[in-house]
Amino acid sequence: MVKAADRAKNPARSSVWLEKRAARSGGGPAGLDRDRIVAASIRMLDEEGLAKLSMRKLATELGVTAMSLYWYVDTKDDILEYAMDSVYGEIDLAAVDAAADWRDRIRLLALDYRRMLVRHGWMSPSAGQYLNIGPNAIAVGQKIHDTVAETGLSLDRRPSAMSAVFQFVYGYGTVESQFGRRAAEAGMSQDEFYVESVNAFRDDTDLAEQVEGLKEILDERTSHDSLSVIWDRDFGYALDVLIAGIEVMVAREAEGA
Amino acid sequence: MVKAADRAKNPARSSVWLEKRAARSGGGPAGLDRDRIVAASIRMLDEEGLAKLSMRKLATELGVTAMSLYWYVDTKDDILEYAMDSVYGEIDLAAVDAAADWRDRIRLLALDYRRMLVRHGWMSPSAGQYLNIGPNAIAVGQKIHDTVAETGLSLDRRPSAMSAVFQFVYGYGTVESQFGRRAAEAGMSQDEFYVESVNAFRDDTDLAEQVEGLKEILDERTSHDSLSVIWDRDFGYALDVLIAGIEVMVAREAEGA
DNA sequence: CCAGTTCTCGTACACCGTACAAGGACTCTC
DNA sequence: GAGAGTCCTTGTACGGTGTACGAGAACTGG
Repeated sequence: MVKAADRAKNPARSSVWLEKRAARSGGGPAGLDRDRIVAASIRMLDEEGLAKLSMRKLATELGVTAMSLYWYVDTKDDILEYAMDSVYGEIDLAAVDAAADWRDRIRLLALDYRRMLVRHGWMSPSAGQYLNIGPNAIAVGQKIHDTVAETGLSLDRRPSAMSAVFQFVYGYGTVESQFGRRAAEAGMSQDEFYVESVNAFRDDTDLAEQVEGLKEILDERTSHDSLSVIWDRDFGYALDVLIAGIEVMVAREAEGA
Repeated sequence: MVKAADRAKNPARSSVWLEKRAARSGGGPAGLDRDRIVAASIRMLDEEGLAKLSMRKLATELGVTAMSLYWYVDTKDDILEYAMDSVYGEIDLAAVDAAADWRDRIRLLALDYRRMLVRHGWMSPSAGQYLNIGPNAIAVGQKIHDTVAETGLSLDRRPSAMSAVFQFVYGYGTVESQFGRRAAEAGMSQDEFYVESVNAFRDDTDLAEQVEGLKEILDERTSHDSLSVIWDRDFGYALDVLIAGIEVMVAREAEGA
């Protein structure tokens, strides 16, 4: 095991995954176990949020002292990395294979990824902070890679197409999930929270003056549909844009060749 | 002023910007000032990173006690919101107006936004966590909105096009800046850090087996060009995809009408 | 039963954000 | 110049945080 203080110095140790470490298993008095720790941390993260998770609380939840956890894990960050990879595993890669063509595959992957980010509001901040190179995250990355390869896009264009789609999904999922988190913290539904926010916004004359047109558009959109419908539709439209864009690039390459 | 404990309860107070508060100005013994505090915090954030910024250190930097800051600000979060909006102001909106057409405008906005995220590594995590509704952020948002309107896209498609482009930029900038941050923490250049990481990756047989093809592609790309060249090129290609996609959607709407 | 390993715990340290109340510094009025 | 009132700064304290360290409990194999 590696002390937390040593971790930062060596880039090869900047992630749990870049170091061979046997998963120390339970059998001790408390029946602890890395899997149990990670599962409990995911449950607590989903319920209470990233900011509220502490080693002491997690330990209490497991009927144990904070320091007991450090037998199975070097650092709080490690737990987050394990938790992250675990939820990457929720993306259903088998369902992706069943899709008809690369367009549907991209749509499925993107939707599943987005849903995962929204389901686990702590994922966006975490995914931005750590290297995402656990086995499940890598499997997802490879599936994305394979799918983009199917488009026929040339090799040196593929990484940009991958990031165009999936960095978008990350950004979209981040906004959506953080909005949901804030609503939940205020004890409201998303729609209620949205109305409250717009009202607070309207009361602030400085801000309101600055935007004029923008607010009416937002009002118009939300008067017809609930926020979750809007999230879904906008996301679908954006994927249309991305897929159309990839098709164009493929066609241009075909012409040029 | 509002106590930190009260902030969470009221959604109308979930941001500094949603509350009328005069900027309390200096004149006291220490010559403190909200602008000075925000400027100092940005400097420290850029140099030391988000995790290292504390009220006590920031105060020391300003030759003052931690509690003095609370005269000008309710909360540490407030400082971050002010700092965020301040760097949104670094995006050169006037330059965008000078561009020839909406394609160039989108490119300029996206590039400036990305550069800002990379320049200030603490922005990505912060922007994901707070509402971005300070005056400068709103101004950027409105410029994006106006630019997308120029494409001729119908009203209900615009938000999705906006997010397709700028959520992508956010995701891309996040990855790029966090990679840079990690490299800096390890005391290396980005290219050195990349090589080290790939080597550590290669040494891990479990991970290495899983990817096979992927690694060769990465090697091939980085053997020709430095990472910063690759970042730039991939970003440009991805914008090509997005712009092409928008053009297709505009054309489809024209046909349908 | 005993030795050795595996696991748990109590204590402690250095830090964090910030509530509260005392008091210094400046400004304005007479 | 004296006094009042406001503006600003500070010291102290509370309840948290991650985790280093060493003692000791529990379990395992001989």
